[in-house]
Amino acid sequence: MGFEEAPFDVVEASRRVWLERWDEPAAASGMAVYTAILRSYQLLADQVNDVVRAHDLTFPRYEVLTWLATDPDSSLSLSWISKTLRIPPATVTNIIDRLEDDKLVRRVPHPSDARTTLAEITARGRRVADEATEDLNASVYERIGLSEAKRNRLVDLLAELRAKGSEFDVERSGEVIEEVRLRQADHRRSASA
Amino acid sequence: MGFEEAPFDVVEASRRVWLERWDEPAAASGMAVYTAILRSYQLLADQVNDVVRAHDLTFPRYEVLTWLATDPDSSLSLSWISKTLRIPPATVTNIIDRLEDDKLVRRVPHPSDARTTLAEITARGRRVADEATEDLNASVYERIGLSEAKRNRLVDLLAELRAKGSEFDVERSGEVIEEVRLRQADHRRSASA
DNA sequence: GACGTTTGCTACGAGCTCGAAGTAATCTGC
DNA sequence: GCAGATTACTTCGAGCTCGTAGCAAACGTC
Repeated sequence: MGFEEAPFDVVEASRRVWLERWDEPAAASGMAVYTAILRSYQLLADQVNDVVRAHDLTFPRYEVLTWLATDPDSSLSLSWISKTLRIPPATVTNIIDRLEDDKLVRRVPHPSDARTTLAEITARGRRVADEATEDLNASVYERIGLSEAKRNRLVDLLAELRAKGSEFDVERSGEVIEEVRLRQADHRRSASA
Repeated sequence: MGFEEAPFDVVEASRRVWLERWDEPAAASGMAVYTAILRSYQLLADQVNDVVRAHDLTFPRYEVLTWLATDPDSSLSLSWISKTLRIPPATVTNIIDRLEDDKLVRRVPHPSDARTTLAEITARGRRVADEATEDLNASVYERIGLSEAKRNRLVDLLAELRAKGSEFDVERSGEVIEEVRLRQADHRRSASA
């Protein structure tokens, strides 16, 4: 799948070098954490990229498309996308340009604030998003080599790491997510009525 | 440090959407694992990049330089670098070009195989590598917000994930690392003799 | 209601990544 | 000892990221 086995575990090898050379256990373990995350990221990103590329997407384009597909209004402002997916504004512009070229998304002016523009998913975009997600689920996500219990432990440890590094607003996160879910539930109820 | 807090935890929010929409727990947990790794990677990479940039390096350049700095011969073949650091050959060429421009590394022909060229670290390169590492240790690695016990648990879980995804040769990894350490120990002994 | 500040987006450009094709050296099988 | 395959590296070019600068709309203050 686009990569070869390395001859040995680079994380473990570096950790030993660090312990011997820098004599500060916290530096060695921190380096190991970063290197392990980097390598794991590369391993999974390779697989994910292969899948989304088969649907004529890149991962950032797929990510944006998926958030649009699950939004009750089918549209999000470019600045919201930039903030929550942590993509610089100039990059968001480029991503939406490409998605628009492929007719998966449409730019729409914001009804009350003329400064902001919304990206709205098209029917075609929704179809592509769903197909890509099913493929990703089956080809990558369900095949990660860890038991359900270990996946949860891993996600929890990374959540703590991110929270301590203030990657997201820990205080408000829970309620914001609840708000969003309520809006979605409302939307589904009224759509099926 | 170059990023703002997101309004909520994207990993947790996506996990809930997945559970409701795709009804396959393994897909939801796998997606959460990938997203958590991606976000953690971005969080730490931002910090790491800020530090190495202050030393006029990019992370891949720093990584190569560090491996050269700890090598007993102070030199590695470009193909070895490509394989073990998982960097495509064309990218290695570019990295070594830039390091050579900055006089941190020198290209040297391989003594017995005219096809392969070695990258050899210069005195200046060694100094830059050490300074950057001290800075990274103090500014990033020692400050990761997890206890020593949790760092170890995290690194172990990621090692299992990588091993199951055959990121490295599990069978041989241990002995290869031992070999390298013996060579390094030998080298130090003879250097101080 | 005018003025300075903030916010949201886009245009531009420099820099990086990496697939594909090309060149040169080496190895393999006969 | 030679033809064909393999290995190592480089060149080229397309595509992506993202910092910077710019513009327009909206907001806050007086």
